Amino acid sequence: MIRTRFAPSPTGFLHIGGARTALFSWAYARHHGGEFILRIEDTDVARSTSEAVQAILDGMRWLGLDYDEGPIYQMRRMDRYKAVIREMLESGSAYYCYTAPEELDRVREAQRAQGLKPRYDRTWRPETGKTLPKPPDGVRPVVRFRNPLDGVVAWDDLVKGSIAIDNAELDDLVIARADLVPTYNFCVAVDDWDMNITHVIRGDDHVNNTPRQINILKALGAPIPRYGHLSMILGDDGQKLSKRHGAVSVMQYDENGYLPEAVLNYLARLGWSHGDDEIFSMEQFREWFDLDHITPSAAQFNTEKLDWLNAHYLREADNMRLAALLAPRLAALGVTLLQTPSLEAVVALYKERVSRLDQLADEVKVFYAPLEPDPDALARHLTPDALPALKDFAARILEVDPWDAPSINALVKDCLKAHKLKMPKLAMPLRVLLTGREHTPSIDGVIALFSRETVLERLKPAGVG
RNA sequence: GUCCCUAUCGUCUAGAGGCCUAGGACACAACCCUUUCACGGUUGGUACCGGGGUUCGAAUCCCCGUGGGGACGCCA
Repeated sequence: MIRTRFAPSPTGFLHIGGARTALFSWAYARHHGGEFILRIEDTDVARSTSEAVQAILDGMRWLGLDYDEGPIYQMRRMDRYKAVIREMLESGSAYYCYTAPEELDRVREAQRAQGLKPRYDRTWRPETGKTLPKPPDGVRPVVRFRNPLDGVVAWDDLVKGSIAIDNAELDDLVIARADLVPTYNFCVAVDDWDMNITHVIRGDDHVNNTPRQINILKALGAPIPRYGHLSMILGDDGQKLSKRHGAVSVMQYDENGYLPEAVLNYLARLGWSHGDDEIFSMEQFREWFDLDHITPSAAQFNTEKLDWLNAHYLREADNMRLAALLAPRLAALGVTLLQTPSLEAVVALYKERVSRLDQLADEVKVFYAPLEPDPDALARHLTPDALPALKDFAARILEVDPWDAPSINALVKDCLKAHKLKMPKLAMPLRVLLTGREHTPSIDGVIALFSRETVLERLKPAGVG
C-alpha cells in the first residue's frame, strides 16, 4: 500500500509551492490507489498558529485535495517522541549536549571565517576512551543525534536520480531542544515511520534533510521510504517566491477570480508534463500522473498562462455555478440583483469574454446598476446620421415578438436598411447607451437580456427613448 | 566559504544516441472570420549555456567551466 503525506508547518498560509507539493503527493497516492495523509508540523511552537492551520485546511479544501488521515498534529505526539528519544539515549544513538547557544554561535562564526562548513564540534559526543567534560550546573542540555562519522548516505531520488552525501558533511543535529520539544528532522523520521509512509514527496529545499532523516531512521531500525524532491516554483519575475515576489495564499487565487480547476491544471502542468497535453481534468491527471515526467529544475510561475487556463474553464463552467460565484462579488461591488435579466443569462453571454471572475463581475454589473453613459464614448458613436435609425428602432421596439435575439436582430437590420446604414453605425451607439461600454457581445443578444422597458429607459439620454 | 541540486524558444515544456531541418502551449506579430471587443482559424519569428571528450552519429552519455537554486539553526 502506497502512502504519501503532505506535511506543512503552520507558520503561514498555503502558498502555490506548497499547494503543488500537496497536489503531486496526493496525485501519486491516488494514482496508485494508495493513501494520502495530512500532517501538521507544528513543533515550532513560537511561530505556529491556529490561523495558519485553518488557512492550510481551507486551501486544501478549495483545491479538492482530500486526505485519508489527518490532520495529525505533531504536538499531540509528544509522548511518543519522548519515548523514542529516551530509547536513543539509552542505546547510545543520541546524547546530551551542554554547549550553550551563544558558544555554538561563536564556534560557527569562527568556522565560517576559516572557510569551513559551520558545524557542531562534538564536544559532548561520547566515544570509547573519551572523557567527557563535567556537565555545568544549571544548564539544561539538548539532545543530539549521534550521526555516523564516515560513509555516505545515498538514495535514488524519485525525481532527481541518485544523490549521495558524505556523512562527514553532516552534523550531530539537535533532536530535542532544552525545553524537551523535539525538532523537525527527528519528528519527521519518527512520523514517517509510525505512519508507514512509503513515498516522501516534498520540496527540494529538503534534499539536505534527507540524509539526516535516513540516518535517524536507520538508527531506529525503521524502513527507509522512497524520496522524491520537487523543484521549487519561482515567482512571475523569476525570483524566489517571497512576500515581495508573488508568494500569495492559494485562497488569494479564489479571491482574485480563479477557478480551482484552473489553478489545479496550471499547477499540475508546472514541472510535470504528459506529452503535449495542456488542458486536462483532475481525473485525467490522477490517471496520468507519474514521477518520471517531473522536471528537476525550478519553474517560473506564469500568470498569463494561468489566465488562459482560467478563461478556458470559465467558458466550460456551468452558468448556474458561475452565477452563484458571482453573486457575492456583485454584492461586494454594491450591486443589487434584479429579476431581469437573470444572472445566469448574463453570465452565459459574457463568460467567454473574460479570464477571471472579477472581470466577469465588472462586465455584468452594468446590467443591474444605473448607468451614466460616458460623454466621450457617446460623442464618438451617437452621430447625427445614426440618430434617425435609433429613433426608428426605439419606436418599433414594442412590435418585437418574441422578445429574443433573432427578432431583435431582425428589427436592427430593418432599421439599418431603411436608413442605409452599416451594422456598427447602430450597434455602437446602442452598446454605449445600454451598457456604457464600447465592447460587448453581439448587440442583439445584449438587448435581449433587458426588458423592452429598460431598453427604452436607457435610450433616453439619446433623446429617443 | 563548504556541500547538494540544476541548465531546450521570453515563459511552461516535448525529447531516454539516429524519428530533430528540435515539436506543443502561453505570450507576441500578421492575416482570416466579424456587429465592436473577445472567441475561433491560419501563418510567422524566437531555444538545445560554453568548452572538451565518448560514438559512425549527441539536445540526449561523461568531464570541466559558467549561470541559477538550495542547504549549512535549540526553523520547518
